This record gives sequence, structure tokens and C-alpha cells, in this order.
Amino acid sequence: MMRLPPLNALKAFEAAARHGGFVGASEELHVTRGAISRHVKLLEDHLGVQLFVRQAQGVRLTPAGTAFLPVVSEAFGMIGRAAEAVSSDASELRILCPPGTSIRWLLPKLEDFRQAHPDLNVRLITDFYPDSGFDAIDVDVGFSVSNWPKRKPDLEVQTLFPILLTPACAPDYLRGKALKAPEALTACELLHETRSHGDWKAWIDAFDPAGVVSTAGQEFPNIDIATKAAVMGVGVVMADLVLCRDELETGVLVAPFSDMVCKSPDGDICLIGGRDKWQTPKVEAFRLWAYGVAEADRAAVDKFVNANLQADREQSFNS
Amino acid sequence: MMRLPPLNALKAFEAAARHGGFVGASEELHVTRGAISRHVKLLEDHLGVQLFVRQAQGVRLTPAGTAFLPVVSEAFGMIGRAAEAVSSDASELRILCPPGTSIRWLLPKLEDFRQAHPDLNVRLITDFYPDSGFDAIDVDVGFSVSNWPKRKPDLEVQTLFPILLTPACAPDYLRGKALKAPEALTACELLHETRSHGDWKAWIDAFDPAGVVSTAGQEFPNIDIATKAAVMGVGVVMADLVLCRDELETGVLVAPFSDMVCKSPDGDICLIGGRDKWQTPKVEAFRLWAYGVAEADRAAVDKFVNANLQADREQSFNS
DNA sequence: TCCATGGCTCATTTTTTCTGACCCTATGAG
DNA sequence: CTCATAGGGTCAGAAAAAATGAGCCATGGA
Repeated sequence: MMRLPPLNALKAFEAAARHGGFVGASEELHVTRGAISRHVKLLEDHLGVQLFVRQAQGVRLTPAGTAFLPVVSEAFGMIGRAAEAVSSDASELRILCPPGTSIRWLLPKLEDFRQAHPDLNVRLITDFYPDSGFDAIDVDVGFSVSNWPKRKPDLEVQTLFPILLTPACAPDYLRGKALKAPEALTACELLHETRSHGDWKAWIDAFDPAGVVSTAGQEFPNIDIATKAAVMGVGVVMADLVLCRDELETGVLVAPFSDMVCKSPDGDICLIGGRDKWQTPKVEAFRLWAYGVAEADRAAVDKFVNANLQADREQSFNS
Repeated sequence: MMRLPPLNALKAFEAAARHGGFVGASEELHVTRGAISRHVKLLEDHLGVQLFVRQAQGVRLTPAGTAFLPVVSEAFGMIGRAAEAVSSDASELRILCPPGTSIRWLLPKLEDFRQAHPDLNVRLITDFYPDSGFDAIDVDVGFSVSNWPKRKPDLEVQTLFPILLTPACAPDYLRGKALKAPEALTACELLHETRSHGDWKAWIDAFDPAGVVSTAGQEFPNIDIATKAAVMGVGVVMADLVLCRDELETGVLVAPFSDMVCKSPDGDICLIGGRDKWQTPKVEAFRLWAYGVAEADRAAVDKFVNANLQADREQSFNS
């Protein structure tokens, strides 16, 4: 196979042909006419063919040039488009995140990430699993335990924070009832996400309050609405210490059994991503940021749990 | 549209990917490994994507690289093939020439041209007209008068030499008959090319010898065989002063009516070519050479005609 | 453990490319 | 007819890009 012609000369040729003259080409390529002239001559020498007919008012393609141009144009077009695709692919970060975590945790913080990486085109897909395969997303901010088949490609996993659960309700709601022991929940509205009653079930399984059944209560389309309902005094939600941190810290929600904290059956919230994309700059940047952001949540969770174990211990000591 | 990536870096990338390592690429491109390394890095920076995973025993393409490579390869392939085509087209000279002129005039001289232009790939197409259009040939060494449609593209024409006709036969054949006057040809075998009896007809029309009909005589597949038959003493051929110059000058053929010379109905032998290719180096080179070679034939024809007009005049004077 | 392979880096050439000033030619207006 | 303009060609010198080559580092197999 013939050695490729000088590629930069080809670029000059293509531009000159497109503009019908060396002046136009020189402006497009930000060089002088002389440079274009030399490039074209070099190419002509290489091919052994005259590509242009030089005339007073510009240049015209020779038959050889006419045959050559469309191929070169098309080839450059292909390369340009492919480069664009590869490049924009590199600048697009597709994040998958389940609705609850998305609305209550990721979304509010994401603007900060966007501003820290204005070159990245962030796309949040709020769902439990992606429509197409795992290839279509760069990273999943999701549950460590799940039943959708993420395992196709080799996956990397990095834990952000644990999902710790305890019942929570509005202070007013609490005032109406005497929630000293978990058995008192039988008299309460349990607030659920439509999808599952798994969180309540896990907590009930862990602390076994007599007479409390996880299937009782009201349902809401997602945990955010359920939490807001709890704030409005509708009932008791199974609060995620991280997702409801704000409400618990500001006191719009209180945890009547704050020493009774259990892990979610969904496991932890993790970053999960294909090994092939794990080290790419965009994913790496996101991982670094997310882990940093989650630091505060991990600390808050630890503090909550420690404080209440302490309280528990003191309480035990006093009684 | 995105600006094209640095093309030489692309070349390095493509070679490296093909060889699965920078060493292979560096050998192919005759540069050091460092150079390839820099090129690839430049490209990666430009695209903002890692193209290779560096490993101890070479490199492996990343998903981005895998997507990018085939496009680049294909684009380079296109360019390479097109360059090859344009280039070889420039070095291939396709000459069309009718059989008689081809065998008796062009072909014996063509080796000289080939040696003068060893870079040119000369292709002689021996036929009256080309299979496909005039575009498929670069130049026609043919008749100025013909009925095949050469006129499609704008044509340039350059006369090489006239086609002048006079009967000729072997000296022995002459000895057997008394060919004083053209009417004596009634007793001779007229030798024709199968294709046409046009040359004899033209001569008979011009000099009007009583009783001689152009349709009489024997036929041969081409004028070369007919001429050779004449040399062997089979009959009288209508000799072209140029094509039969050798035979006439060496005396293996003699012209009994050498003062009776007429023009062929086919006109002159000319170079005929499309205007678009007329000035190309290969055609220009051939034209120059052909016109130079034909010089000797023009001179010989002039000499023959003048000498015989002279003889004619002297004969008239003597009688 | 050591060595071979293969990639990375960087200061120093070497090569390529670009510039900028000038020349030439054709065209079209005055 | 003359001049101005547009467009291309050329060249020496300057600037930029690329290549070198010598040393470094990591890995994987003998």
C-alpha cells in the first residue's frame, strides 16, 4: 500500500478546494497564502499530479483534483465526526441514581459538582436501573444490594455511606401519642414508599415490636413524599439517617426510638461503575467529589448513632 | 464542526493501535518510541480522552480508542487508495491507436518513448475506438476524419503526418506485368484490408483509371498483413507513404505510379485528446515525443512527393 | 533476583513550517 | 492606455514542531 500523502498538505488542499482559492484557505487555517501554496505544491509533487489549474482569479480543480477532493473531504469528515463523538462522550457524565437518593441527596448537591467541572456535561438518570445496559451509564449512585443484573461487566464499587433506618415523625405527631416503646407504633400510621415495605419490615424484624406489621399504613410514590407527609404530621416514616438528616437535625422530624437503628436491606449507598470507565477523568472526578461530599453524611450518621448509644447507655445506667 | 485533531498524531495513534504498542509504531514510522508517545499524548489531550491503557507489555485500547480506531483506519485507507488511484492515473498513459498505424508506426517506436519515460506506465489500446468513452483514454493517435463520436468532451487536435496513398507491389510482381498506366491494374490482384476498400476507392476516384474497380481483389484482416502479402508478390496494395516507408525506401515494395498520390479519406494521422488532459505532463510528454518522431515521416513524405512531381515534370518535359 | 520489554520524560538538536516582503500576471475601471 | 486590485509564486530568515537519545520506571518471566 502506498504511503499516505503528507496529511497537513491534504488539509491545505481540501480547504483550498473548498474555498476555490488559496486566500480563503489561508484564512480558514490561519496561515499565509504562501504556506498554502507550498502545501499544495508539496502534495502535487507527492502525487505527481497537478491538482489545481492556477488562474488569475483563483484556482480551479483539475480532473485529478476533482476525483481526489471528495474522498479527502469525506475522510476528514469521518475523522472529525468520530473525534467529536469520542470527545463529547468523554465530556458527558451519565449518572444513574434511584429516585429517593436522587431527590433527597444527589440532586441538591449536584449543582456544586457542575460548577466545579463546567467542562463536564452531567446527565442524571433518576431510576433504579438503566433502560439499556450498564454500558449506557458511567456510574451508578445506588444500593450495594439489588436484584438488577449489574454484574455483566466487571464492576468497581466504592461505599459512600450506610443506609441506617429509624422511625421518625413530626414533633406534633409525637406529642399526640405516647411513643415510649416501639409497640406503640400499632396506633400510628406507617408511611411507605409504594415500591416496597422493605425498610419497615427490616426494622420490625430487627427490634421485633409486638403487634406492629409492616404492611399496615399509607403509601406514597416515593420516599421524598412519604417523608414530607411525615413532616406534615400524617404519620411515621422509616427515616434514612442520611436522606432525612436535614429534617432530623432541624427538628422538623424527630426519632422517638433513636437508639433503635438498623441497616437497610438495600445495603449501603455506593458508587458502582464498569471497570473500564472507573479510571476515566470524568468518573474519577465524580467519585472524588461524591466521596468528599458523603464525608459529612458519614460523620453525621456516626455522630447520631454514637450519641444515641451513649444516651441509651446512660438511660440504662439511670434505670 | 469540530476542528480536526492533529493529523500526524492520528497517524501515530493508528500505527500504535495496529501494532499494539509504541515500539511497532515507531518502527513503522521510522521514529523513536518517545516521538510516538508524545504524539499519542497530544491526541489524547486534544480529544480529552485516554485512548490507550498503558501496560508493561504494550498498550491496549480503551473503549474510546476502540471506537475511534476503525474510523481513523478507514479514513486513512480511503485517502491512501484515492492517492494511489490519482497517482497511478497520473503515471498511466493510455493511448488509443488504430491497428494499421499501431502495428506499422507507433508500436515499433514506442519502446523508445518508454525508455525516455520509465516512470510512465504506457498502455496501448489497438482499436479504432475505445470500449468506454473518450474519458478512458488519454490520447488517440488516429484519423482526423472518423465517424465515432469523439466530440463529447472538448478535444484538442495536433496533426502528425498526412496519409498519402499510392499503389505498391513487390518488384518481382512488377516485372511480370507491364504496369505503365493505371488501367493495367485491371490485371492485378488488389489487396485490401477487410474493414474497408476506402483507400483503393479514393485513389481510383482521384485518378480514374478505366476499368479498375475498388471492390475487386483479396482481403486481409489488416493493412499490415495486406502489405506483407504485397511484399510476397501476391498483388498490389494501396500503400500509405508513411506506414510503408520502410518497404518503399528499401525497395521491397515499389510504387509503379509514384506520381499518382492521393489523400486518404480518413484524413491525416493526428493526436487527439480531451482538453482537460491535453496539458498534463504525461500527455504533453507523449505529444512532444510523437511530434518529434513524426518529423522524419513528414520529411520523407515531402521528399517522396517532391521527387516524383519532379520526375513527372521531367517526364512531361522529355515527351 | 535479575533482566528484557515497553513506556515516559526532558533537554537538545533537527526538521518542518510559517512568515513577510517582493515579484508576476490577468482583469476591469477610469 | 494606465493604474489599481486580486490572486498566486518564491525566497531567506524566523519560529514552531517534532525527533532524538540518554536515563528512568514498572512489569513479568527466567
